[in-house]
Amino acid sequence: MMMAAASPLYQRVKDHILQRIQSGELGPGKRVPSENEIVGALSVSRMTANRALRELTEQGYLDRVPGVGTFVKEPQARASLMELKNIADEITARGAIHSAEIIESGYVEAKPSVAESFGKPVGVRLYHLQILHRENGLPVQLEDRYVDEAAAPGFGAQDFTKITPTQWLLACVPVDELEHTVEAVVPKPRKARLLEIDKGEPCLSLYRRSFSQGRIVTVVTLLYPASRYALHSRYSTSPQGRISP
Amino acid sequence: MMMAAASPLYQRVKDHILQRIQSGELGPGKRVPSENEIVGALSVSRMTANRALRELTEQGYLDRVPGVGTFVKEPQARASLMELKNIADEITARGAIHSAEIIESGYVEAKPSVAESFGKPVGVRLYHLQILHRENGLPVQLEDRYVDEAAAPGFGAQDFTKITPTQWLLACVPVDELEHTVEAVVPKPRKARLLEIDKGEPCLSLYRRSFSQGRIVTVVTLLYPASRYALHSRYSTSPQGRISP
DNA sequence: TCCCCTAAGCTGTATAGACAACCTTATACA
DNA sequence: TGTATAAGGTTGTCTATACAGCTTAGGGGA
Repeated sequence: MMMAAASPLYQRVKDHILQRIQSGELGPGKRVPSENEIVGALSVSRMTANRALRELTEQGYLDRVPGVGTFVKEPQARASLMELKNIADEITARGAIHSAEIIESGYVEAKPSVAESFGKPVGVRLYHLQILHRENGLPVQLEDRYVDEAAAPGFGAQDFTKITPTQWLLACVPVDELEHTVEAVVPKPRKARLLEIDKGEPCLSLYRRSFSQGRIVTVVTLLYPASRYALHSRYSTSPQGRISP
Repeated sequence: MMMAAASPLYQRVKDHILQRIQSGELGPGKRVPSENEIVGALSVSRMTANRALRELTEQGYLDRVPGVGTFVKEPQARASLMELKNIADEITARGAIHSAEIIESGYVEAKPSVAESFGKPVGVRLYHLQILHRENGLPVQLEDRYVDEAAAPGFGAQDFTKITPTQWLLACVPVDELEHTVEAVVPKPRKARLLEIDKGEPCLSLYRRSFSQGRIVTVVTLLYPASRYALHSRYSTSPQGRISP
């Protein structure tokens, strides 16, 4: 294969397969081209194709079965490994009714503080979301999210009347690294009003940056009224991390 | 290389290097044999040596520098897996001065709320500690800890003028499971006074139960003034877990 | 019809050889 | 002395080839 870019060949093969998975062309359980098919299609050696598929398997995207083939892994395995849960699922799992109100949704130019979070220049175009989540009608979370479309290919093409941006991100973008900061804050009056809490009541503020392939996909600040929500996690320090609701 | 076992060659090379690291023969920062040296020493091809070293690097054991060599990684990266750090180390790592004041230390009979945390009957004998941690003289954490001596053999025999109970627990009890609950609270006047914060100022409350062999070793509630402390963690969902201070 | 065997395709591993990029060190030159 | 250059070692990548073990599909024989 001719050298078309600086990145190594096996990486380009990985990107190619990954792109087909994330675009939905290769859905969960679907068969991925075999090593020899990749050799023919992309003009690389079999060792290079093997390395690409092997690493994608190691990263949890694929399942390989000797003598049979390579398949796209079911997503739930790699999705919510640590505390990455849809709040809607969390609420309904408790038997309560979840409802959400979109406060803001659309493209914005990054303010300095946001741009710094992404490590990008001020003014870069980001998708901004502000959603108020309610449990049985009572506000429990104010979600303030920015998404970098460059790191989440296909994001802009979604129809957000059918799927929430958060659901889409969870399902389609493979997050491989998370950074959390948790603080206790007293929210500004506007946010306190949205959350329907008394002035001076503390809130948990969870700031999270999600990385995929070394790039920041989305930065979110989740504001929880202290009286209505506590963060909870349980996991073992052994092989695989795991949390309980 | 002759086939001596069922495991693949690259795995045997990995095991060989790993064994030399874990035995202490190859300490942190030491140079690991180069790929060509491994080729000569173990009679494998360079591709096999390369795969072994590459995977050990991916797993966080080694550092590779193109044109220079391969080195054993400093252990701190893969050591304490998740958020279990001594606050004293954390503070001194920031270049600040840590001091601690023991508010309470001794055996107590468990009150109902505490007994429930341990899943033990009310009145069971537990060690109770209350310690105020300061950073450069300013209170940053109020530690309220109970220890079940039955699950932490040797705890009672320690001389706590020489080693803090927390240090001893970290070093001597293998914690294999953690449960965290994080809340935002406004502390009671007594605790607010200890922490030297204004009335009404929110605090982060981190409640943690540590399990060892299925038994609860210690239950701790850590109270952080919101204005002086934020919980922070960063980790990857891939192979090696990693946290930052 | 049923069963066995073979062939083809797949993954997994291993090797030898090659080139590029990078770093360090020694050497030659000004 | 100081600088530029060359050499050699190191990692990183890519290719072509080979063999083993596994699974499935299909064909031939009883």
